[in-house]
Amino acid sequence: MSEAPSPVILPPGSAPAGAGSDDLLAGLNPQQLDAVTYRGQALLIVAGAGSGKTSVLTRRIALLLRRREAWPSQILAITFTNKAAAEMRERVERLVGDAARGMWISTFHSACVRILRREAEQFGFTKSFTIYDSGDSRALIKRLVKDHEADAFGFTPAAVQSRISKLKNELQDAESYARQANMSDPAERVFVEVFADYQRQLQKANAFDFDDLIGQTVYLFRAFPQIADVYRRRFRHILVDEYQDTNAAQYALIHELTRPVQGGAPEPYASNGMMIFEPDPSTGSGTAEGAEPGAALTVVGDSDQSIYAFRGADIRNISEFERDFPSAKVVLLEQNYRSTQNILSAANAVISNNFDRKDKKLWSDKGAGHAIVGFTGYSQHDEAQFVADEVEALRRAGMPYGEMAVFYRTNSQSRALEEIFIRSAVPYKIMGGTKFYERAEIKDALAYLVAVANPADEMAVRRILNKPRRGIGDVTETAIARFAEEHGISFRDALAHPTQLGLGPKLQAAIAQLDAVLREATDIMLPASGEIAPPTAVAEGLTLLLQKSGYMDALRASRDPQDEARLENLDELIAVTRDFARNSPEGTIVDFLAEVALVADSDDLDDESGVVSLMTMHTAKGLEFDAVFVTGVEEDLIPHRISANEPGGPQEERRLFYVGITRARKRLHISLAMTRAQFGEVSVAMPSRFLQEIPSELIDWRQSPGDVNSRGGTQSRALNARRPSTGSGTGSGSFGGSGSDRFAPRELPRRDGLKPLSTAMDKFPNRVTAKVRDNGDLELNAGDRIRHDDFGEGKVEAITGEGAKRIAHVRFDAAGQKKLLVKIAPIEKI
DNA sequence: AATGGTTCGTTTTTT
DNA sequence: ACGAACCATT
Repeated sequence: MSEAPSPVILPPGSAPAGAGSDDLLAGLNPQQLDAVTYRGQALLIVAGAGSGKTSVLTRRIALLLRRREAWPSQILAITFTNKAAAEMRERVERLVGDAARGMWISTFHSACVRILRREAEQFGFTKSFTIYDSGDSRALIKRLVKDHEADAFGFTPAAVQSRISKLKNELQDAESYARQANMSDPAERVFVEVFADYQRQLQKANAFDFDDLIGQTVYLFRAFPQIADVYRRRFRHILVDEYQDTNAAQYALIHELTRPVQGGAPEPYASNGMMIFEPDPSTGSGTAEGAEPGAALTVVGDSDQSIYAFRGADIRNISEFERDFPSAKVVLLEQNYRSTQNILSAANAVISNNFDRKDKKLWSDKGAGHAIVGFTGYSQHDEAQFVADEVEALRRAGMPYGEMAVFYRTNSQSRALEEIFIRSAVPYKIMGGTKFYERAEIKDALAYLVAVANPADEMAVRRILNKPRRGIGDVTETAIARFAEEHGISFRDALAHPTQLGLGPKLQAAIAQLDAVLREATDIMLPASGEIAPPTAVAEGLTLLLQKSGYMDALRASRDPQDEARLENLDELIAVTRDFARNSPEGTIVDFLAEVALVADSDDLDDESGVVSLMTMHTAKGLEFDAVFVTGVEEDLIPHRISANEPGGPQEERRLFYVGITRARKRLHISLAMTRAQFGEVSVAMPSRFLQEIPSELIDWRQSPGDVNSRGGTQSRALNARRPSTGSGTGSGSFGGSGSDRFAPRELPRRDGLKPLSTAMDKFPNRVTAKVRDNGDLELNAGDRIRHDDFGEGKVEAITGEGAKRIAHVRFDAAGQKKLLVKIAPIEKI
């Protein structure tokens, strides 16, 4: 991102005064010390949650620098998110100061962009290639699916996209896939065609998609060993964070980089006039002998926190590290410095239900701490109210909002929380929700920039063609494309000949205007002949594009109230370009686009402190908070229902839950609701199987599932049962095997009256009371008057739905209109 | 080509 | 429930 392009080489002795290493080793436990100081070809640090992983990694790097075992330029540290990379850089800098400059600390993707940028011309790309995000890819694939009529075989763009992505993550291309696929199947043939065409289009557009960034770098290294050697010679220490989340392509990349240097051309290799590694002072003259051992590899990870298998992460990369690197040293960090013992005990208990895992038990010397607080709401709003109340209580007790976080499994769950938080005046922010860079107006603005930076990118040019409205539709677009093809020029260049397109004068003028604006912007951002654009070029160029194209005027003239927000977003984007000018004065428009493409919103560094953070459990990884609320702990949510069919799905869900739990330092709250509106329909929710894996003595139920309703056999089976009575019967002991149906309702003998033997309640021995609620077949009709425990008296206006899903629409005298599930609402007829 | 109405599917997670 | 995407109408 903003690393200095040419590493500073400090002469020996210029290290900060008193450059001893003691401060780097101070306060480490024996295992951590080992992890920081071990020297060898391969080191695996198995770092449990909260075990000081980042600290170990940064100190390890700092020690290498401090002791002059490595020059900054010889270090490559890889993380998964920009945020993690930024934090690591900052912490290393804090330890060694300027000596940190010149290190590569970046994500897999940005490291690969840097490499590809330098080598692009070796294999048919130019330096100004652009990066397609998943939205761009999908748009392209959508077009191709149509062109190839692949939809006739039931291919949706999304399905094709995910298949291609999976294949690329396994380093397959269309040809290699075709070789092993069943090509007598016409559907397969079409898929291969689309795949191959997609790749051709990318190349034609001088673009890489996210997966290509990794995959093509591997390809580059394999196809051009002498190029690979350059990087192998350069990077002597490679460190990879979150190793459990690497996929096959990333794994291959690491392997390529840590391979021994074969020898041969030892002279510094210059690419495009840019010298990309400086003579290496640590190996004497830096020229002489060619062969060198592979770089030292350090990987850090925790297989219990592997939660990205769904996108190709292969847990075996870490679990079989010792097989891959027979000389590897393994260090296990089990002491947790984050959470209290109660929280860790719960986490340990949950994760121990995953089989085929290496046993690892986190422990803490912080003492037991507070009990985990459990709550079962009647609805998701009820649950949210509990969270809001609890947040306020903690706040009053002195905990800052910024130290609290609420987690959920799916983004859609944030809605109920938001509503209640707003009503309760709890300040909050949603992390990683709607993405700034995915907003239409932002993508439009970026497409303008791409049209300038990489005119080969036809998709970008087509995108802006009629934005703002210029009266250019399908017909005109096709005419331009045809002209381009006939004259063997690009789509972009065709815009320079508006008079020859056979169009009316209005359209000609519109196209000429667009062409002129793009040119003018090009002059600013990519000045010809060696001139260097000023740092502010991107900001100026973007402003010009948005203004002279009429884009902003169109928004200003609009009376759609949303367009005001869109204008603000564009202003924000311009502010981003100004920041960019400040942070990377040498950065070009191409650099800016790459940075933007690789930045996720979860990387948002402006840690707006002082507000409660709401996020998914995935986003929560790597973070920690004093107080954590894990919400929606229900079957079909966590574990999510679609995980049930995927191999390893339920186990991954358990790890996700584990990640959520282990984010908490002092206070952990676990909550669920008995009913949840999903897909617009209210349904009965069941407590998650994971809940029951937590020893009951650790949880203080403010309101246990048994308190809210009993869900006697018939009703929940009607709604939720996957199979009729599995007869898992007694569901005896505490936490045993995984994934059984212990919460599945059992066939119960019909009991008289109101007290069926509860199912859930047996399983929650720490329930507070034995209140039970099941209205059975309560007859209720429009016009009846009822009394509700909370809302008081009211009149039934209508009954909808059937069976267990019967809903009463009630107008309460005091509380207004409500919809209630007849079966379980705390109501009685009067 | 733009607008409005309807259907549809969508709700795991991210570089 | 909600938004995107598709379709039919002007």
